[in-house]
Amino acid sequence: MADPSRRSSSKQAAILAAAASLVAASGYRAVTIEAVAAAAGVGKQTIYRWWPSKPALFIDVYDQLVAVGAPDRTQSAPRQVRAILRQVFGLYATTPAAAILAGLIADAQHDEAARHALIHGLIGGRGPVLTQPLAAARAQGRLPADFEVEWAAEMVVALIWKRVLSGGTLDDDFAERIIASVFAKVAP
Amino acid sequence: MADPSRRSSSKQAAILAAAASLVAASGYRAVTIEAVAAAAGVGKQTIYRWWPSKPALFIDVYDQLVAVGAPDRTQSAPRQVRAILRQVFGLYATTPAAAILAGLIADAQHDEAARHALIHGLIGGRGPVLTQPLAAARAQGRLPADFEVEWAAEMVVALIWKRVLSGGTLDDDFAERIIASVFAKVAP
Amino acid sequence: MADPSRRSSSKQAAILAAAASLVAASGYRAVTIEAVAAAAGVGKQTIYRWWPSKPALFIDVYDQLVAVGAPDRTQSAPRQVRAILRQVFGLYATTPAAAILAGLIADAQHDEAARHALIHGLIGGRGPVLTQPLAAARAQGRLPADFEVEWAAEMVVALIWKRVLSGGTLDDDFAERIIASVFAKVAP
Amino acid sequence: MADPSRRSSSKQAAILAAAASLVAASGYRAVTIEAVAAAAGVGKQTIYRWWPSKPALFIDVYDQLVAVGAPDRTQSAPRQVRAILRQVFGLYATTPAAAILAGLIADAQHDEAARHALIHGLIGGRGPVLTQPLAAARAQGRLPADFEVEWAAEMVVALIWKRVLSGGTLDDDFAERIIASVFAKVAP
DNA sequence: TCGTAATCGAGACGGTACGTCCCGTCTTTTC
DNA sequence: GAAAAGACGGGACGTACCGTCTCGATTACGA
Repeated sequence: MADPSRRSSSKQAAILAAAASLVAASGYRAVTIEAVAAAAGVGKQTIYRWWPSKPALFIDVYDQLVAVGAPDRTQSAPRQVRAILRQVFGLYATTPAAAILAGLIADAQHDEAARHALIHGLIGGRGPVLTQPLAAARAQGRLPADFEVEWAAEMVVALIWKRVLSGGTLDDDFAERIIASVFAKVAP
Repeated sequence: MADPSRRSSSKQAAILAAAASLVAASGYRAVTIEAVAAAAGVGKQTIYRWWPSKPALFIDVYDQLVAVGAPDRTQSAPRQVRAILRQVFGLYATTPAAAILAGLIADAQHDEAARHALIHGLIGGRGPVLTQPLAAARAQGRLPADFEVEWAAEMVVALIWKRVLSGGTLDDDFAERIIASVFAKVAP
Repeated sequence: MADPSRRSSSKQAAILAAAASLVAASGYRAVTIEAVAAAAGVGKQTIYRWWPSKPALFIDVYDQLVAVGAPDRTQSAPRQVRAILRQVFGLYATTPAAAILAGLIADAQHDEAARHALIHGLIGGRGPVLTQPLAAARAQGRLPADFEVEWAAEMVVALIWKRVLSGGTLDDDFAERIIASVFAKVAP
Repeated sequence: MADPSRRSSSKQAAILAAAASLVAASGYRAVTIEAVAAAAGVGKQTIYRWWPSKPALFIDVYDQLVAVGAPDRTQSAPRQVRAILRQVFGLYATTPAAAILAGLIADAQHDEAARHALIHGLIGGRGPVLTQPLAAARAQGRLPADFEVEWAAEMVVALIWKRVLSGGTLDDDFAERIIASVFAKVAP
């Protein structure tokens, strides 16, 4: 991405909105940069000026759609995870975020930049939302000292990815199963 | 597909071998049908005659590479899962199977046929390798009656997919973590 | 063509009939050897065994369709030409011969064998039908001694080809114009 | 075709030149659009953007090669026709125009667009070069009032096509024969 | 009457060109 | 003089036939 300060924020917003709306209508793969440009009333080059590729653009689209707030730290760790999962599942149900995530994971398989951005942007950036509450709870003794925070986060991400990628449902039952598995040793 | 009895098995083998070797050399996405045909000394149409698309071809390539034998049923469930995981991780380390799996998952995001084949072929077909030992162990009382076999399988698949898709390592430590999480409630 | 004596004449007839009927239905170009074989209930190789190419086959089809009888030699040269033209135009109206001729001329532009067969078969073979009556009439003094028989034949062929190739009509008026031009110097 | 004002005239010229040169080297049929694109240093799509098909492209190539000037109107009609024929025969001898014409006539047999363009472009567009001088001469009384201009033009075209299509020579003798036949009734 | 060979249908095969799609860059035109 | 509009080189796609080749089933014939 180029210096964001040079971006016309109204055009940027129009591009991101057009991209999100096109994905919602046709799916990630079917959306071309050309179509986004046309829908946003913008030249193709304007998009390429700010984002080097389609995945880079859609990482920003995803970021805009999925803004997960930190959970209530006074609650138990499982409850905090439940809150996060419900928030995320809600966004996946009401926005094309899940389709974008699946598309980005797909693109990351052949696009090194997308892979890097995916891992360090989406995962690296969002990881703390999960790991910080868990680490805090462990520090406060509300989780066992040997609770493996990173592994717990990997399990959560893995299970969500798998359902997103294979078109499975993201419902409360799924959230409960995730929590049960992640905290299996904790609350017997 | 046409009548498979007329298929030249030597051509078929050459095509699958060429495809596997090209993926190993250049990655899934960079491999074109045309290149596979050239490498196999075959006309492009010969590939399209028997496989409708690139994912369909590579599902067969994957199937040929990853032939997982059933584990020793006399062992405990965790040990059987460990045996399966080691077998799979070994194949992923020595063949391009992991790259193919990642590419197939990516393709499945926009190719309905690939999605169907992926879910019903790779997963549906291989699922029993995992679920049957677990179900048998549960039936014999070696696992609790409420042990959720399908969920256990989903966890295993999810964790493997995630590492494959994000380029993580597939080592013994990972296998042990998977087993620990899947059997967390069983062996305290 | 291979030794015709080895041909099964019933199959040969079926092939020629199928070819003619397919041209009538779809035009020369759209007919493939494969379709002719299927329509004749014959293997593709059976056709290739006897005819080296599509043009070679259709020269035989044309030959079978267009069998022009010699005109009545007791009549005047223009009347004999008129008789020939009407006969030919009648066949072109009732059979796909015109489409075949046009297709053969087209094929002859890139297929040396077709060109040779066209010139020496269709033209060389049929030329005498026109030139012999004219030469005879000239020899008998019914045409001027300087009447150029070959040129007259070339004019007739040229005008017919042009109408056939450009989809023009082949009617009595056209025949009369041809005769008037060919015999312009003769009957003022 | 898209808005022609956006067409790059240098690319267009390169494409037409490459096409003409390839026909001269290999003949009409052997030239592929892909080869023209490569020889012109152009993407295949750039050709397909402006011309819908190979015949459409080569009609423009022909148009560029064969630019026949109007003859000297003060001369007699036969002299004007002679001037036109020599001009055309000269171009056929020095450029691949004859090969292109033959190829276009062949293509017109199965390509409706080519047929239309051939008849209304090449013939319709060039017809006046022949018919206007003849019509003018007739109007001025230098040709009989019943001289059939259209038929004369058809004869000329027919004879040229026939020689072009059958690989005959286009020399002065041929031109004189054409003139003699066309004006047979006029100059006894 | 049967076994063997020739024949032939059916269609798979290597190959070539097609015309389309979309990428990311470059050029022109418009405001 | 920025940016829309879109032309451009490039490359893969999946299709249609070509003319050759391979395979079995079906005959025809000599034992």
